[in-house]
Amino acid sequence: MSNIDIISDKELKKGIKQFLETAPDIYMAGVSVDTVIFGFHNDKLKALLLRFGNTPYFILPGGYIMKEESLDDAALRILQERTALENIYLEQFYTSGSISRSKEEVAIELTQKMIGTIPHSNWFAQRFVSVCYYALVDDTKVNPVTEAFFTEVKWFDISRLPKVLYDHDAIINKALKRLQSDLDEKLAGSNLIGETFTMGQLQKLYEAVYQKEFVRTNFQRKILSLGVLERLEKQYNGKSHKAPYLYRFIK
Amino acid sequence: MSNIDIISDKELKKGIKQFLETAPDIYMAGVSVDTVIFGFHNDKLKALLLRFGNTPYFILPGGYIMKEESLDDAALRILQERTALENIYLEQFYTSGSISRSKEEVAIELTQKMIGTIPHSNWFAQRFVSVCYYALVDDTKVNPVTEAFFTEVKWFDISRLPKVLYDHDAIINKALKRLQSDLDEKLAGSNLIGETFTMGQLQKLYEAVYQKEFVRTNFQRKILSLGVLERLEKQYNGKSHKAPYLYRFIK
DNA sequence: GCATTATTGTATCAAAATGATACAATAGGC
DNA sequence: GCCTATTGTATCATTTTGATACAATAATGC
Repeated sequence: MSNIDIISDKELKKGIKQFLETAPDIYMAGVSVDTVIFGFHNDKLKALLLRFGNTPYFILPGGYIMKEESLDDAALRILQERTALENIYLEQFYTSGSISRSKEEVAIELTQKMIGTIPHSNWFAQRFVSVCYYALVDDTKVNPVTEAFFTEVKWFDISRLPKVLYDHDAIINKALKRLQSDLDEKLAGSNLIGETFTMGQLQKLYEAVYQKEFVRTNFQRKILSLGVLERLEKQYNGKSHKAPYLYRFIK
Repeated sequence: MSNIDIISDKELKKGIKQFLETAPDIYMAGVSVDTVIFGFHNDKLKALLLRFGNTPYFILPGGYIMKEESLDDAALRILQERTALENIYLEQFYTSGSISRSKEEVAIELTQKMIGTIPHSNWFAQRFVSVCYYALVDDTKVNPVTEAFFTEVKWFDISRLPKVLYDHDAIINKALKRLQSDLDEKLAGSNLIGETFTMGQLQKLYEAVYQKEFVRTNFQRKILSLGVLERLEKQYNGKSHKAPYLYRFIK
């Protein structure tokens, strides 16, 4: 993992203090954005999570909405800040607004430990509703960026998530279900895989997203019949068997 | 249409003034709920809309979220206030937060005409993000309720909507698309039709939702093969032809 | 009564999609 | 040149879907 700097507590507190002072002038109150960033590596579907301070808990990358910024723009900005990528595939899929969410005890305790007690009236301490987006990124191009509060940015296998705060585990599940239907309808898969790929690689992606296996020959027939793939030259990868063709999604 | 009382301007202004004074203490700032209420009558899919004051413009029923209330609870409360129904089928489907939405000129102009200029700093005048739900109701049980600002509650054929304010037409379209996929996956149809029905009536419902026709015999075969319907006695309706069976969704 | 009519329920084709399996092609290892 | 693992295609059977035919039947009108 690159670009990770663990900031000293003193500096952290200073940074947080400054944020709390300026935030109410810059951001909407009561609404935040959370993002489930999906990537695909080692034949596994992964999500990018942030370590909450120096605790074993992780949360989804998120942020606030500027007063004159649309939700979509805010999500895109937050993602760009976090991944240093342009042109990210984004879908809004859910808005989380239960009360218990705002009263997550672990988060409150940890926040207090790290930066002291926040007055109940503070902008930051009020109730927030979170608009959730998922993003599909080519993990080879992602350059995870940390910030003061979150000291580590890490990819997790979707089936081996760490402890997460708030209702973020439920949100990740909802994101996955939505991704599954979008993979069918919107062919969103092209955003998770490189420009060119073999049929075997594409099948692994589909299996990772749907979390089930497909019969190779039938998968190939089905996906080719959709007419969205273009066949390129063969890929000689030094293995002692027939070389697979490379394919590309037709733009 | 029942329960409709057009309030005099004087009373309206007084009511609005009172609302604006108390709202900031009761409701979350910056977040509202809008609902697309679907009903099915005369073989047509309908949506319930509110007339904006005495103008020709309509909007979706909506409201604000109490400070200690979940989004789902708020949507349910708003629907109950508007339809006087319990146990309403609800699905959250989208959150609208573009900037232009908050700057709808017609709405601002009309609001000013009706209740005067609202200071820019006012709770009501700030930017709002709207969490959208759709609801499925048995229209025969709905008793539409008006309120001060909205002087008429009316069902509109989904394909013959009136002029609507904000981005509410786009929201209605999104709601319909979501309803279409939920009708498949969640068998949400039972919420739009009475307890018992003939196969013909059910087909009309499906045709209204999908906005296309189905071949009668194949529709019947398909829906029966799902195993979700229970066949009841025949319905002798006085027509000079074979009497259809009644069906009911298995609970 | 009995033919007539409109509608409903079921059956039966053909066509398309899917599931399961067989098999030929082939790139490199030995 | 044989062997092996993998890939691409073909070919079955099965299921699903689309289109059509046809029998059943509840009132009507003679």
